[in-house]
Amino acid sequence: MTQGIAAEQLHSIVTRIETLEERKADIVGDIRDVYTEAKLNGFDPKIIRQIVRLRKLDRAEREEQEALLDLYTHALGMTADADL
Amino acid sequence: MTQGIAAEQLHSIVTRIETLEERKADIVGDIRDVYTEAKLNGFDPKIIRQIVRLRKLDRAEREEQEALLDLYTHALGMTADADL
Amino acid sequence: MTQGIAAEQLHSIVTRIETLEERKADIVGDIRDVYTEAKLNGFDPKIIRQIVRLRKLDRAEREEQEALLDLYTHALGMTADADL
Amino acid sequence: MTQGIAAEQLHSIVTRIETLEERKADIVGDIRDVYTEAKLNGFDPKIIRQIVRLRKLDRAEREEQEALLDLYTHALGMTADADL
DNA sequence: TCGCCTGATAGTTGCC
DNA sequence: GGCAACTATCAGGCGA
Repeated sequence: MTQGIAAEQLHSIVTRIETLEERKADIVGDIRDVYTEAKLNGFDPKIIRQIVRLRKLDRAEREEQEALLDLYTHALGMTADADL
Repeated sequence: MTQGIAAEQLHSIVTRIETLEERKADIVGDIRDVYTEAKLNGFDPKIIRQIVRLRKLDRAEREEQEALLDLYTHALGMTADADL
Repeated sequence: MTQGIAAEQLHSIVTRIETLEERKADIVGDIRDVYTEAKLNGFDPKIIRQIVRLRKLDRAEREEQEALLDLYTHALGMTADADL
Repeated sequence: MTQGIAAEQLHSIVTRIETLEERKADIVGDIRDVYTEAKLNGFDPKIIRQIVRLRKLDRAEREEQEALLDLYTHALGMTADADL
């Protein structure tokens, strides 16, 4: 029955991927809709994209800063959850 | 107050896009997880990907066929909703 | 003389790309001409495009099928050039 | 026989387009090869692309300048081929 | 003829 | 570190 089980597993895998991809496609469509709406309200989609990109960079940078801070505090034994 | 309204709109737009992108990233992560799980169960991800791609291609072709048929029927004035 | 050689190489590269792009642009023009001619002969360019697209999709699918078959046979160690 | 002739024409059109597209694809491949070669020789493809783009802009600009010059000279009756 | 929209292309990121 | 998949951008084609 190994064959049958494998086939079943394979089918499950493929199906799950397809479902997820479908949901992804939906979301991409939603994003496009927001850009379209933005355009209709007089906002330049290109600039909106830049803003989104910049904010993402900011977030990444902030997280890096925090990670660095964490690293230092841990190294100095200043962490709250250390050595309990 | 136009300025304020515009700023508000802009903020709404950017926020909504960011939320959607977050959800998209989650789904991409889920897809990756399924591939990882597949690999752990002995399935070659490369083959899985090809299967998914092929099934997608099948769907695309089916849709193209229908679109073509539509195009022909419309071109020939055979459309059901014509001449009402 | 490394600088000089590099400059020469760079020039050769850029020139070759430009020549190829020019040829590409010519071909794109030729394709457009065929569509124009088709239109003059009463064929709807839209339908022609769809036919071309569909035939391309057919080819793609055929190739995908073969690639998949290849992948399976290789995965199962059934390849002719194995174990020599 | 109109049907037959039309079918023949259609086939000719589609075939010609496909041949041209094939040639186009070949050239695109050649261009990619040049970029690959450039990379192997230590040139950054990104920069090469910028150079190509800039030179194209330059050419466009030069052509515009010439067109403008033409316009003026014609307007002033200074063109060599006028009034023959 | 202009604006939109789809398809082609260039750039980026993640995997091997 | 190179390569391939994916994403974002851009240009050409279509419809109003």
